[in-house]
Amino acid sequence: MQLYNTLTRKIEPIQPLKPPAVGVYTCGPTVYDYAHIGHWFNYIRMDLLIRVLQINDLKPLWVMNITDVGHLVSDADEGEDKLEKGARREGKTAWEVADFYTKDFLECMHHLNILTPDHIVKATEHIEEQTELIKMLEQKGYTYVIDDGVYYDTSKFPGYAAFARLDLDDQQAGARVQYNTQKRSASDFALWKFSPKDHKRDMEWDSPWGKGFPGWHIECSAMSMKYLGSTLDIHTGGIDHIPVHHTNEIAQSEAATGVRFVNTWMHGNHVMVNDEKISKSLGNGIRLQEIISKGIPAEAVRLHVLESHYRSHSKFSWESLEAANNRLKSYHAMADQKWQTTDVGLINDNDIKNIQTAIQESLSNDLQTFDALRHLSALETTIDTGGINATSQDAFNAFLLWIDATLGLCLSTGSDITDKQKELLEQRGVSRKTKDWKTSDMIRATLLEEGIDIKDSATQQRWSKRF
RNA sequence: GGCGCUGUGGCGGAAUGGUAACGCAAAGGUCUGCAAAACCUUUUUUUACCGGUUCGAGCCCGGUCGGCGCCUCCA
Repeated sequence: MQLYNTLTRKIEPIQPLKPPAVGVYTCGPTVYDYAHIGHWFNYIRMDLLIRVLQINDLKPLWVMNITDVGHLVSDADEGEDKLEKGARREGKTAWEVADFYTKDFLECMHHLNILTPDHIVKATEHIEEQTELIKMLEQKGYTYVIDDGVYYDTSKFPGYAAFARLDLDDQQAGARVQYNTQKRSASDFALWKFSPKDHKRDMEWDSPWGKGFPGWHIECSAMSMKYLGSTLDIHTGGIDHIPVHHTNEIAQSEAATGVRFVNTWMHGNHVMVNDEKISKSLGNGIRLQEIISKGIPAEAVRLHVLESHYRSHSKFSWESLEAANNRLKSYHAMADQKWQTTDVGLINDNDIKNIQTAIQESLSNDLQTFDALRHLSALETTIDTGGINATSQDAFNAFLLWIDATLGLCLSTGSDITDKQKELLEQRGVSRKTKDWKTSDMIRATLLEEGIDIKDSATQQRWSKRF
């Protein structure tokens, strides 16, 4: 299996340190607000990575963090913790805010059929691991203390800017934001922030440096290494994390351990809505709830995500989501054919096996999901034309189960029509032969009311269920 | 200001330099008792524009115009 590695900017084979185990760490949400469609695009892509590792006989151990403390808002003069700010906005404590949005996030993950990570780890439950890591960095001389916190001295880490391929000097020339002048360099970042003197935070802990809370970056280093060891096989996140968050993670982790932090970095690109980045200020962050309330299933969102490559600048629009939903409907109609095989069906075991192989190859080559769907659509068209041979019913059923496990769709979950409905269908067949169109149309209308669509082919009636 | 990405048909979205996948949508046709489906055709000689390299360019090079991202928190 191959994957594009941001570290080398090349597509490389995945070579786990301890196969078949593969350690995967995903930067999870900061739980101060609802997640939007852009987040879901990327979590679905990470979920897909896990599933594709599995079909390649690997055993991923998936860790995802929940940032529930320490993530600062952008305004330099304010520099407030997003959780504390959210709490003030909603008249709750930071703990309540974190709890609420964490639950909402996990619920949406379930709706989208995203696999549950083996470990979902919260920053607030790993304060000790984080302070231990800071201590280690302090002992090795990578830190310094100024009035608002303990900072990491990026100048002590050679090649700090290499991962993101940044030219720090040039960037500073045009920096848009003033930084704390006590910092030795603009790229230095907080490991531990002190609680403000004028008011009490909801979330704060004692530390060797004083009462306060951890910086945002340190949590991912501390928790990923706790659960997956000093070197991770794969680390994933959004593309925006490359220049700051992941660069800082590498600096902290490698300075502390002296070994390589991550072998393969996978980054999902941003999703554009109306050709603009999704942001709070533009108000274009569509929530999953909004999609579901319009009667579009979460499964269609997933299919929409699979239609583009994770490294491309994908676009989201209601129109393209509708297109994905229509495509999904035709896939479900195909799946319903598993109850309607015939002796003259053209599709056989071999065809099914070939399609499965082709899909696996596409996915294993840097997650070419769009190509996998191309193969699936080709099968769908052929089945629509030729039907499935009765001898291949089991093979087709197994294929649907495999597709669901691999792509996270729900094609195998459909049920057969009832005996009564089968009887009606048979009656309709008889009335069609005798050209009793009135009865035939009446039965079709009855079944349609029960959510069953009928299509007449030259040799048989085919049904598909609304879902 | 610096760094980087990008521009493919109505929409979405692929394409080691070799003659533009696939999905969705619309229109016409074949088929059909009707409807749907399926199939064929059209929208679609064409990859923002100009020039260059090449036997050959959507892919490489230069320029022009447009879009986007990062440098500040971000999936």
